[in-house]
Amino acid sequence: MSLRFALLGLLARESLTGYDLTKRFDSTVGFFWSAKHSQIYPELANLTQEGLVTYELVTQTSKPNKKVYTITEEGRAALRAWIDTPGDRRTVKDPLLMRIWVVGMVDPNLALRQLREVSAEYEKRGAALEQAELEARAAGADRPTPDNMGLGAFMTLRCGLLQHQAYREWLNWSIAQLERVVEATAKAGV
Amino acid sequence: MSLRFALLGLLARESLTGYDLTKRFDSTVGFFWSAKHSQIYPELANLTQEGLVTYELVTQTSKPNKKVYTITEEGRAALRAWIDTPGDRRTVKDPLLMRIWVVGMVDPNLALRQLREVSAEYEKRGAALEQAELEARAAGADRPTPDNMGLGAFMTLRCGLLQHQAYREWLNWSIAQLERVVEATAKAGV
DNA sequence: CAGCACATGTAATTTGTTACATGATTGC
DNA sequence: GCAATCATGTAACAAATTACATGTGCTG
Repeated sequence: MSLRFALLGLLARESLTGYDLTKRFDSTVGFFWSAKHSQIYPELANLTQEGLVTYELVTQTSKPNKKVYTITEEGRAALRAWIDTPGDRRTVKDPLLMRIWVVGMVDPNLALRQLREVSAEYEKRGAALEQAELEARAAGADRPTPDNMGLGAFMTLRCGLLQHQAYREWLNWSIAQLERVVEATAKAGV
Repeated sequence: MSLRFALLGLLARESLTGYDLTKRFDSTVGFFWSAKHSQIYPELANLTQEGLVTYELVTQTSKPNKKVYTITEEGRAALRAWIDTPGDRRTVKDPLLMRIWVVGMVDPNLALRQLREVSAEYEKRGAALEQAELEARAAGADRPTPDNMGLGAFMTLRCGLLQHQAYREWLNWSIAQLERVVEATAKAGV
């Protein structure tokens, strides 16, 4: 039930198309929410019908036409009401950790391959996040003042960064652990 | 599709009932996987039918009877095959962060209430995690040797701990940020 | 000329949640 | 006596993924 609020939340900052929203969900806010376009478009239709958003059809020549969605006053009210609602808890599904859980019963090299793959992704994405934080600070988004509309985005970005760092740290530590296991196995095998 | 592998993974370490599995999913492995009993029981039935697990019916007098599930050799093989499968990525849904994202448009006190509530939970759970890590170390689960069957569980626990610490750190920082906003608002309001 | 970015949608299927259903024992 | 723990299941509903469907223009 909170996809609608995620959409309203994103639209509360800026008007966007369904396509833009989809991109947000797998980049900027991807670390705390995600959704595919096939889920987003129907929900936008619902929100429109309920009057929580409106859209303007923008005709384009060199690209497909698009619908730019804007949150309405009712939409903002609904969002505000939701904020003060007893919070559903965070959920995580991490198949990598599930694989690590059973690492004792498989060739540690298999797990290592997966860890290294994920690690490479995280290194890349980590750099992008750090860059984003610097830019946000430069833009003054970190000022804790009531007029600073960018503070919320900055705070979530900061959370993403800390989480990301912790995960990277763990990845590196894990890789080192399993490398030692592999070494020990090689020695015993000879 | 990976609930089945999560179940097989848990059963690879020890034989458990559906009820036990449910508890694991909202405590020990809860930070990287979760499922309700209504999803678990039918999946156990499927796994039984496919021969990946078997169960033994244990009759009890002072408690309801139970089915203790054990992974089969085929089950272990299926799990091993899955480990080396191209990994689905981690997904997160965090309604708290969604609320923070839009904090600029609401009374920061509302957000503060939510943050403090979550913070209290995290402090409590953090202590439990730290305790668990100490015990695991004492039991030698941290040795990176091929014979150490507990290493996988220790590694995931460590990940949980690091993630948890990062989140707590962020919660405290966030609370401080919003307190400053509230102060600034009070000053301006007078 | 192949593949990607843009852009929006629907249909089929799989996952996951909430609610319904039952029932004994133990601790407060 | 009332709530919690133990224990297993089904049914109804909501949420999410994968696949189907279409079409232009730019870039390598």
